[in-house]
Amino acid sequence: MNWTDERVEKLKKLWSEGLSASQIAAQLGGVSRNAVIGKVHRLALPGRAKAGGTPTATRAKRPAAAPRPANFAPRVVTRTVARPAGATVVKEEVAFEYDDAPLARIDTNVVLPMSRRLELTELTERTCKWPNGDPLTDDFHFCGNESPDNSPYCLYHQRLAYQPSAERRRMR
DNA sequence: CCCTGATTCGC
DNA sequence: GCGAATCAGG
Repeated sequence: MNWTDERVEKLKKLWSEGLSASQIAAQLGGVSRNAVIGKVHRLALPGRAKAGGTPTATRAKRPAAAPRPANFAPRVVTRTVARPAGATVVKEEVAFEYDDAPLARIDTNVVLPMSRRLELTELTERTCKWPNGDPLTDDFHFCGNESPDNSPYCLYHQRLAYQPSAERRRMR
């Protein structure tokens, strides 16, 4: 593959948007991440602050304890959020703490896993290949979350993919 | 082991 | 100029 003006422009754009070299390589196609890095240097584009992995992953700071309404139901709600940091999805626990024990938990909190929204070319041996969206539109992507061993799907999508029907379950 | 960018150097 | 190999690191 050869660095056409078009491809160079795309490289500049994606690099400035903070995508990692491997991600850019996947989107350009036909080049390795090394090629991308090499080109970035040759173009004298600004490197990433510091070296190595996620540039000083800035931890989201927990918001100061919110003032509690006097009659607010005491409970703890924890959710795991995922955000892209380079090609890695950083999962962090964000806890919203209110007073005491969750005596009566309200199970309204169904968690759908956020996907890494990978392109086809970005899938690897251990990324979930569950497709999301309409393949005919550009919002189409693959889940991309970690899949165990050689499974094509992450734990969540395994259940969807392999969920036996009620009928089948009755069989023997 | 997964990943990141940086550098070197033969091509 | 290019990028694989290598290095250094999270």
